[in-house]
Amino acid sequence: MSQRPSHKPYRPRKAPAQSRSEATVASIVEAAAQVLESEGFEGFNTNAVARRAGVSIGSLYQYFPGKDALIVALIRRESARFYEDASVALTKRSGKAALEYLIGASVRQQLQRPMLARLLDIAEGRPALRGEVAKGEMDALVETIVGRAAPRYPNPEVAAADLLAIVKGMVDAAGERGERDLDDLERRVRAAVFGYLSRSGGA
Amino acid sequence: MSQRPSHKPYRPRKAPAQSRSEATVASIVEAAAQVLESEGFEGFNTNAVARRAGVSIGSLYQYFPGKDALIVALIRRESARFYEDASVALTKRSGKAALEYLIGASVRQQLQRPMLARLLDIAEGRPALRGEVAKGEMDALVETIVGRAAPRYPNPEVAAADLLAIVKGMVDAAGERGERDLDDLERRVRAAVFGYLSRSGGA
Amino acid sequence: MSQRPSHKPYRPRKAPAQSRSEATVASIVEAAAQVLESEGFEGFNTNAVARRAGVSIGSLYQYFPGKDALIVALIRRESARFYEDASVALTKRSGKAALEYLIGASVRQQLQRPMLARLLDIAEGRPALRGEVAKGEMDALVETIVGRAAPRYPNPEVAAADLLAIVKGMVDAAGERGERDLDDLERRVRAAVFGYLSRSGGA
Amino acid sequence: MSQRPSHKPYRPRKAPAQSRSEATVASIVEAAAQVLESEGFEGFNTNAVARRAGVSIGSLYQYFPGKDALIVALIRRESARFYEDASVALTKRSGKAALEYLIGASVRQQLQRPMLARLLDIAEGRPALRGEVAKGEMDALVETIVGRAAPRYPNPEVAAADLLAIVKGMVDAAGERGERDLDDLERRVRAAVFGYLSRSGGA
DNA sequence: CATGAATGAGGTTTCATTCAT
DNA sequence: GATGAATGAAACCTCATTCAT
Repeated sequence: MSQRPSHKPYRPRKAPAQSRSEATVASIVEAAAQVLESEGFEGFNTNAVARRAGVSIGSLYQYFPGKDALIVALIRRESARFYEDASVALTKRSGKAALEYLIGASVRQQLQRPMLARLLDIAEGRPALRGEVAKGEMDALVETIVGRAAPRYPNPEVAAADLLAIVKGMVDAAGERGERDLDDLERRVRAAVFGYLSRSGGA
Repeated sequence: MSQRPSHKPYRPRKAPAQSRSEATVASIVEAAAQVLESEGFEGFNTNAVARRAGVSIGSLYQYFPGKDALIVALIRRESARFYEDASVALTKRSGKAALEYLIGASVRQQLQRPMLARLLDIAEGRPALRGEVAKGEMDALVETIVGRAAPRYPNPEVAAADLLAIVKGMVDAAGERGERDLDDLERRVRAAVFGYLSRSGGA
Repeated sequence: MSQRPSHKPYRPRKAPAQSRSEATVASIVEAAAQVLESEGFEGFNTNAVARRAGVSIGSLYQYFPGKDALIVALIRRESARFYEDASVALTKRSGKAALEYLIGASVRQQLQRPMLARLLDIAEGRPALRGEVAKGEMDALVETIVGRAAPRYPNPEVAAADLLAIVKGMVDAAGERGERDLDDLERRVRAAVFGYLSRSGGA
Repeated sequence: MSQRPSHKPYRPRKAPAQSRSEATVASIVEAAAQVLESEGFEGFNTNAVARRAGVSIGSLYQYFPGKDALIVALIRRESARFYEDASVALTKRSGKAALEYLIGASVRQQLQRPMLARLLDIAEGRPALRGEVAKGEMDALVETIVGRAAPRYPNPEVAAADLLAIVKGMVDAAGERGERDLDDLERRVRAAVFGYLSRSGGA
């Protein structure tokens, strides 16, 4: 006797109107982060998230139409956090300094909560979630910085994508290996990034 | 009975002695690959794999002790394929040529069946599967090649890991974007790799 | 992490291949009938049906993709039963006798399991189920019989629909009131039907 | 807390003394009607009704003790509307004219908001609601009219019930088919009704 | 060995109802 | 009174796995 509403929605169901519900929403999102970190995708389910958040399953569904909406919210929260930090790069004098700052921000972001960052990177790639997560801003920022750091570089969009891939690839792998020496890691990432820029430009 | 999590064995239940069952096993593994490619982890389930393989679910369990064993078998199949190709690098005269060959092999491997490669990389990271997949051989190979290409490089293990991360990061991202120009991609990957080696070594 | 399959299917999921599953399917359908009779739509749910059928919920879903599919199967079962009986009317010599037989069949059908018949009539009207239940055959049969009983009647389709409505309306109401005197009921239904035909024809 | 089935009171919680709350009650009832019409029983839920009424769910429960109370109130509203119209039949000179008026009123009532009328007829049949809706007045009215139209008819109660069943059956079916020609429909209903009376009386 | 019917734990989701604010 | 956040029982449904045939 039921009708399927179809086409799954990933955005929050209702904007919390009272302040207590804002707290509920935030606690749910953080609980999602913790469950993801500790249990991986295997153990990531709405019951576990609600339990960890200390709210009823009903409350969770009050604000999120399903599992994926939690992931999306989490991605957005982390992206915003990162974007805010990364934006500081724009205030740097030189392009090189800006790019270095950006790399530092990336490393910090990925290694702050390494498991979480890695799993969210994976989630971001899921076809179902494409489009739900606005990567445009981020790409634009990186492009701008690359443009300043390597002004004569022919394909800034490609370079931006490659740089992000290099950074995420290296840092995720480092996180997975349990590496904790931020400075050394950052040094190696810089090597790859600047090496890439200096060598691939003349193609 | 429902799913028992208990002690999971991941290796095939029986070494396929007769060629009949060898073929069955192979067809199941390939079916697993196809289901994974077309449905992602979401739609990857034992019944779907059995159906695609044209085999009963009972037979599947005859050869594989459980779902994860399918993934493990798939990872091993692809690793072996890659390792075989990559080993050719050892026959190259110069270290540089060897490394270039290795990069080429990586790009080929990741872009042959991009979705599959990407998903298997993800699966490899799952804690539950860590011990099951022997990465040792692979790492050793890369380490050897790096050692030949950059003899005075202080941390060949780290470098090997970083290089794989760079390559996989860049190529997976390219695959995700639908990039198809192997040569240009390979050129950029080389730039990153050689840039990394030439710059990070002196740290 | 899930994808909605959308557009709910109402037909059985798989044709039972072995004979034991045929028995399972039949027992599930009969259980559905009993639950519907005793609990009404309120208490009609897949768990209750599976329990009553003495099978696991999983088995139910092997054969029926959901609640509505059970209702549809039930409607089809009862329609077939009725159609078989009603078809006998075609063997009658006179149109009047045929129509009388049809009325008798209707009364028998509706009063055999009155609650069930009534609830299935209601279910049949649900927009979601239209089209899933082939009413065409039934309508054609009634039309044929009406055509024979009242040859000069101008709108046989309308008359057929009206007659079915009259019969179902009267018999459902009688069933609801707990009436059990088949003969008297049948007499009154005949009065309404033949009265209708003799009076509305000249319009 | 979740739904407590327990002892259900179906009458409005408070007699709306102030006209303010009278208006609220009326708007809730009409909202219930609209939700029922547009969503069917499937989509009929207290939150949806409150939303449509522009009232908080808390307020709804202020005036109605539960979901079923909404249905009951709606049935009462529609019954009263119908009863008022039907009562006019009593002012008619002849019994025939009275019965004809009654039929007209029925057709109007059922076809004014066909979906609503049909669904409420179904709801009225739910065992849980039986006692709550006073059908006595209505039956008495019809009985009186039948008694005047067919004075020598042996079982006026049965006839009254049959007539209502015929009318509702025919008109609901017509509504379901989307028929809109009131006059023709009324003519056919009269044929059935008067045919019934003239033929079944002598049994 | 192969088959596929059967199982049921466990995940997803809804919605009637309550109650703190 | 009015509000809407919170609750959780209960329904829905899937899929890994087993086992009779």
